[in-house]
Amino acid sequence: MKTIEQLLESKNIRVTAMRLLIYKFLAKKEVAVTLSDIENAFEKADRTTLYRTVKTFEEKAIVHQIDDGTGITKYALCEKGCNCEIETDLHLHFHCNNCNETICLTDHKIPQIKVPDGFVSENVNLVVKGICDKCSV
Amino acid sequence: MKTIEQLLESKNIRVTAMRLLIYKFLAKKEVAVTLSDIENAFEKADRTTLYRTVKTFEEKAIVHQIDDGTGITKYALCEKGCNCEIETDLHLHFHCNNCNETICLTDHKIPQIKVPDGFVSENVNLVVKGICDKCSV
DNA sequence: AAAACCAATGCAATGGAAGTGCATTTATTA
DNA sequence: TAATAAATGCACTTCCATTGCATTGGTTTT
Repeated sequence: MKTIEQLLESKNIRVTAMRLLIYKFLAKKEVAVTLSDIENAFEKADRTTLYRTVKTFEEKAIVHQIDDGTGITKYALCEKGCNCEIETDLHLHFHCNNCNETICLTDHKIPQIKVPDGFVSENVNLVVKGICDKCSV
Repeated sequence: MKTIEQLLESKNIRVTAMRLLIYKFLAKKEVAVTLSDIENAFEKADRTTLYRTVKTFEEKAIVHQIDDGTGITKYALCEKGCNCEIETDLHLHFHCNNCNETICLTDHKIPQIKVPDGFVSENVNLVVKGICDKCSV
């Protein structure tokens, strides 16, 4: 059981108050968040700082970016079962058309996709849209 | 064999010179294009006109929109094998990380994706990224 | 401990794409 | 031909992503 500090240090990311707060915020959320979401949660911090923090996390495979088709980039922590460094370990994302939230279905791996001869598949982005469990009752 | 004029009329779209040109441009291209691509091809036309023309085509299921993860919306003609009106008829798209082009793999349908209980799947967006046939030789 | 250094933060500004309101032109219909 | 409706063009706005630069703050070196 690592502390957040240890996790950051193990990835060569300097531990700062801001980064700890942002990490905790992401950990608390169970859905993918936009930069604006983070911004609203930390009114005192500057957009740029948040932006660059998230980018840093992304480079070091602490968060992954999600393009759910809303046109706004979302981010979510890479956690248990999410090995973003490994190309082939890709889970799918679900976007709710009702509440507009996007969640990682970490344990739903993407099936092998066949592409025509001559094409080389490196990466797959799969977003399922519909109604989430909270909205479908 | 329908003429473009007949196709447009059959979908209740007024035939104009601009629309014919845009349709032909899309038909000529074998890849999905951005609004800017169209804009560059028709320097004399206004962005807005192109934008609204494409939107009109989209509403009438003549083109479909593609979100390939580049952050820029792309469009491609719906043609043989592409029945965009039918929700379940979804083909996949391939985005080349080298030449940055996105093409429709019309005959590659998206496999059935299982989602957890309580989730209702309405739509699926699947983009495979890698190297296309032209770039992989 | 002080100086030098580098990374993190904050502020301001830019750029690109999507979208909207309104005036004008063009086409359709009465 | 007049009246009407749709298509086009121009100007502008908004929103998100991104960058440059000055400043702050923490590390390392001497």
